Amino acid sequence: MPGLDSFIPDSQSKRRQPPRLSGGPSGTGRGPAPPRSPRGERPPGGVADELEREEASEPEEVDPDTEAEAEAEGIPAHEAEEAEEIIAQTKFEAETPSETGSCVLLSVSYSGNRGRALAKLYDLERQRVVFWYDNTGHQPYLLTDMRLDELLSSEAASHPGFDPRGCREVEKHDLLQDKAVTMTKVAAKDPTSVGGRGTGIRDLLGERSWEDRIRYHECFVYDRRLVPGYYYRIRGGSLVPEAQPVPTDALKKAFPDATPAFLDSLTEWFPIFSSPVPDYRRVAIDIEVATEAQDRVPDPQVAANPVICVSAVGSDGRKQVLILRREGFDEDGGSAERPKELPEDASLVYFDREIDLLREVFRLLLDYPIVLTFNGDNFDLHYLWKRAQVLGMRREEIPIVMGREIALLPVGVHIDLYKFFHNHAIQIYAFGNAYKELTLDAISEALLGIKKIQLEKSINELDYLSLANYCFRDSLITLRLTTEHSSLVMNLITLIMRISRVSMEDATRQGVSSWIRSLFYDEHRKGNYLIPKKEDISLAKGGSSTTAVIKGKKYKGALVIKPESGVFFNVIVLDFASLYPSIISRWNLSYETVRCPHPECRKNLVPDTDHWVCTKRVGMMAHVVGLLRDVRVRWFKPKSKDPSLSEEERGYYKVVQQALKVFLNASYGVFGAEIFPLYCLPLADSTTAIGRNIITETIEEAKTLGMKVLYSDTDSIFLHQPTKEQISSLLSWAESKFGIDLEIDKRYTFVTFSGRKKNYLGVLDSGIVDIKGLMGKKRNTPPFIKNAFVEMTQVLREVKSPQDFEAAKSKIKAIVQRCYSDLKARRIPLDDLVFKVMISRPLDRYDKTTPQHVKAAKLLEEKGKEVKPGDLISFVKVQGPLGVKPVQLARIDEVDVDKYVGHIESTFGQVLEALNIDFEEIVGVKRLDFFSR
DNA sequence: GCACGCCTCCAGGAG
DNA sequence: GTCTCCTGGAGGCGTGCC
Repeated sequence: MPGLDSFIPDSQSKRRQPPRLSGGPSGTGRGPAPPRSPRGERPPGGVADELEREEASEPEEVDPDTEAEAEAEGIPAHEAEEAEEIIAQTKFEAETPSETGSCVLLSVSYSGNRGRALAKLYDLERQRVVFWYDNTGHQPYLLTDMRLDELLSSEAASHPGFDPRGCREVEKHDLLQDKAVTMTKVAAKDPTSVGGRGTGIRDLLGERSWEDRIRYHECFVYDRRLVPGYYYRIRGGSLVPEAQPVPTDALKKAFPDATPAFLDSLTEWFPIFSSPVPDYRRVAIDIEVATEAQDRVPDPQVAANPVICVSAVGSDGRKQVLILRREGFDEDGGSAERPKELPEDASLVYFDREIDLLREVFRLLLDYPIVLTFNGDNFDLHYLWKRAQVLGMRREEIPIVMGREIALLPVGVHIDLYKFFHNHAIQIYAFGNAYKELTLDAISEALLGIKKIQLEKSINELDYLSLANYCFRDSLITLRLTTEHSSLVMNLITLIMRISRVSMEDATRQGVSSWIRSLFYDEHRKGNYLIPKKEDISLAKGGSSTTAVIKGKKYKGALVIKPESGVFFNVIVLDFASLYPSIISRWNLSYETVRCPHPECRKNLVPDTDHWVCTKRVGMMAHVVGLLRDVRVRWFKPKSKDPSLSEEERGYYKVVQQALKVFLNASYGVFGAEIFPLYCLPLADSTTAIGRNIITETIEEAKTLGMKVLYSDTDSIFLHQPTKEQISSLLSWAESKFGIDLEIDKRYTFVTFSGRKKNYLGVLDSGIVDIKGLMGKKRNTPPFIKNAFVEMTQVLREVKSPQDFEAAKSKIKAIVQRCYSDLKARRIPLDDLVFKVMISRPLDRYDKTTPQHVKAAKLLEEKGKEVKPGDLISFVKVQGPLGVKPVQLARIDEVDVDKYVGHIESTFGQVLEALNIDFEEIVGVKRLDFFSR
């Protein structure tokens, strides 16, 4: 990766330049230019005197039934949320220079003050945010199939936000019908007039309205071909993208069989992936609030208690703790020593008045381009916002813009890392499931190896230094989560922004389906395609043509072959590299190509379904997914392992590779998700059907070649003692037959199958023990069983041959035996007996059954402890009618030993069965039984 | 009233 | 709030028996 210094804008490049954004006619070259806005001129520096949201301005005043209302309007709750544009009208502004050096586009929003799009840019030289207001006259709009004259005489024209001067007919291509259509652009004076809550122009147009749920700032990004996270500069008041050299020859070499269209796309995308990410100047903030009850989080909607401490740790070296002086506490800490963990150069600043402390925090929020928090949306920033008002500050003095469950900044960007790490795709594909719990403590321990400061007393009782130390650590951890591994997290966020075209705020808060939606919407606008309505896709494509194995699912998924129980030495695992994305690409699957309108394509059937695929045009999803897949596999993945590159360069390529993986892995699933606006069941259905067909034929071929197939799940096959020749014939057969790479994934010295699907243990040739699906690995298994299980795996990893097994078996028996007798003798401490199970919804929403962890949680609630979704409940199984108790309330003598014996048996049983060991023989039950008969 | 079988719910995992 | 497939434990309910 070129370092920042070597990132030289290549303005002389002969390569097609990205369009220049400027006033006057649109430079996008796609359709006629929009007319100049009546407000095209820059208004005088008007300063609005209120922070305002589109609808209710106090989040706590938002009707809790808003979602229900939206549903009643026929809008699914999530779409109502999506359609909401948080419009800031604030007095806080950044500089609006007419010339800058290199900047990164952080975010696009709509300025209520100016009535136009606002771009927030990170100026690399200033290390601050600069503002750029749209000067191209772009207006909010939607599309209708009415002709212009019909529109002008329709009810919509009477809407106060309707702008007749911006309306005009446009040509679009309708992919569903594969034909050109004439639509009319319906211009609005502001974003609210398009949408609003049941009062927008779209509501007057009803079914004759299209593209009306795209938030304005996104619409602006797509139409102006902007790429958030990419480099721009302001030149003569206009926003100009910076060109980046593309290694055309090297790319041609890496993609020898690429079509011209593919190379074109590659050239366009390449700078997006490969340009470096700046080291953003940023600050992490954490607050502490005085609380009387230890188990209760102070309510930010009331903000009744004082903010007593705020820490700020910056990437620029800032180490600061702001402390409120309180009665009964000594500044020099009395006899208290400065905690060792608190760095000498951390400055402690004391305040007599809370309001002054808050003002200082607000100064920081305005100073930094990026503010990091952990749970700031729901707590820290929300609390500061409300608390400042409780103390008498006016809204316009507070540099925080509150939406529902989201806290934005008027100048910089707020990243709530809790939300980012909460993202399931990030958790699994980017961090390999390294952290399992969504707390700052658990995440930082997993990723950084440091923990929060453990408190002995409640926050209220801490002396100043201990409080400062505690608070400081939280900010330090929060910052370090973004600086670790050469700023992996910031790089990842920036790449997600670039690939999906979403602002930094959205990239860190929305899920994969939003990212992919945005990516495809942009692709539609780029190609001048009409973005279809979800109902129209469903109507044209119908549902699935298969029946799921599991009741309640919409279509059939992957194939899993049941393995035979036992131990097998010398096992090779082959798998198809990113099978589903490859299928989408190779089979040309896309919502418009699956069940396309052309009669002549109907012969091109998907195996085992009645779906067919278009033979006439390249599918949009197939093209984009194929591009992302190929560029990952053929360029970034090899680069991430290239020993001739520096570690930092390899690190960057690894992040690109991981970001692409996140998109690819979700690219199939979204089409089977009803919440996805391009939802298309036949597409998801076809993908898995082709997958089943491929793996089935591969298994057959392996058998034909004389190999023994032990097991198979979705895209992998486990082969027993295959020869090199057998493998290479199978690999080349698969490559030529399907055009998808079949690769050697793993080599096991041996594998033990329990006979169950998704359930085995193997020792890799490297000595690593690979465990899949066994209970001993699951989070909700009590520690004492887990520990014994780990001990057993250590024994197994020493096994190199069938002869070694006899010795291993007796060691394993001894481990299980000891585990059992310790339990029986009640020698195991309570903490090692806990089951940790997550609460997935509010307690009152468990209305069908009451699972054990919920029973335990209810007991905790009775004791005054708050229980929220996402909390892990630690409980033990006890005798008595309820059967469980939270560990905090249980005694060792009431433990239900028999229940735990059952758990030992089933956990170890999964391995013992394969080794032909009888559990009952180990614990002696069988013999007793024998004598008692 | 109670044991038993059967089905469903729930959590956690594989891919 | 990408998907389906799979396992194990417990809850909940109907059935048959005493």
